Amino acid sequence: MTSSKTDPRVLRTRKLIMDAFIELSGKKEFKDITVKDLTAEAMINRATFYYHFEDIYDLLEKALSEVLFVNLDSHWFKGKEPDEDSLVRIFTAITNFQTSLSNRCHRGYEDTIARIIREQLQVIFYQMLLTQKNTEEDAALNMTAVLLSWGIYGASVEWRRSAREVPPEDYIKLAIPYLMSGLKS
Amino acid sequence: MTSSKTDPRVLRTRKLIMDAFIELSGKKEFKDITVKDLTAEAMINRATFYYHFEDIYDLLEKALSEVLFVNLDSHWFKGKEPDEDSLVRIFTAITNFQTSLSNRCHRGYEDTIARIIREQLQVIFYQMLLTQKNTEEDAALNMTAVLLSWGIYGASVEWRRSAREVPPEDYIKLAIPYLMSGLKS
DNA sequence: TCGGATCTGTCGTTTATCCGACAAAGGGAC
DNA sequence: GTCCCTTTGTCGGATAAACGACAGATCCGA
Repeated sequence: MTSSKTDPRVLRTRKLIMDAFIELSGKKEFKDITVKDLTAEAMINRATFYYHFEDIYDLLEKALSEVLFVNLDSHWFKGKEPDEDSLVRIFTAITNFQTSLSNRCHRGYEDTIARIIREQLQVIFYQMLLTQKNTEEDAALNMTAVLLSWGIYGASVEWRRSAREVPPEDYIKLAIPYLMSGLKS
Repeated sequence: MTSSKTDPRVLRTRKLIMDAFIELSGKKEFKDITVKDLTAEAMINRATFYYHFEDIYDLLEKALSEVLFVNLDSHWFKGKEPDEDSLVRIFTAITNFQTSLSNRCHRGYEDTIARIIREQLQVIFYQMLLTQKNTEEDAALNMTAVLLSWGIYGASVEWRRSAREVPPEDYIKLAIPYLMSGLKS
């Protein structure tokens, strides 16, 4: 398909680094994690880290994207339309994701994390929209994806701010009818 | 000390293989584990396996030695005399080890496993005996270590055969007085 | 403000690992 | 028995990862 088969050593090393990052994130704050720490935990050489990532912020970005990607189970959404069911699943996935993140002390990087989540959502929404519209409206689809990603993300912020009194699926269902009527036009 | 520092890749790869072996041992019998299975689980190339081990029996041997070594906490015994406390600890360690092994379905390789355990015990007893005797009696010490390793191992076989009605520490304590009186001469 | 220490990125060289292919040996199914 | 398929070891050539050294950045206590 896409791939000219990436070297297994690369996949393995990336996984080792990611796992080490997750592990260390549980022990100390992001700002206190050094590349040396990471590579020691991952059992790889420091130079090898720079072979795969620009710096530790690049790692943060890619690691979060990957975790979020798995949480969102992107394959499941590919080819689906953005119906109520999909939106509920996406919303609960990212609220779960953020809840698990808040245990991990990434204070001071909320902005970065938020951006990563929105970018990931945007990609997924764009792919979903592609299945029901033709590609000539590309710019419009992209814009819609942007709006949806910000909207859903914002809803998750508000949900957390509301002290999580309502289950996320109930919370998002309130807004969905309005969204859906617009999307079908 | 000893080392001209083995390459970290070697240590990492060995660990990956060992872990994969432990993992697979829980799922299927030893005879059904292929090198291909192992290397897939370990995320390494099949050729790399043969770089580290002669074949899968070689792996069995080294993996068991390592697990047993950890169980026996060899560092703890180094420099100790073979007193009652040490013997009880060793005996309970290997009975624990074998109990955990019996969950892992290595049927058909009891002989190999038994040999590995005895060899490991022999090394440990020899080191312990060295601390109280001088090296001129080397052959005698070695012979004593052999006897002790077979004796303790045999006791563990009998203990398991007795349906484990008595706690291992009580079981071995029955025999120890006779051993000790002999050892001190 | 200075100095020591640690961390960061980068480089050229060496080495462990990957790949793909190979012959040989086993193990079912028929 | 004969096929077919999988596993086993082994090889030479390609490549990712390790090493150790380096200059510059950053931090922190004196």
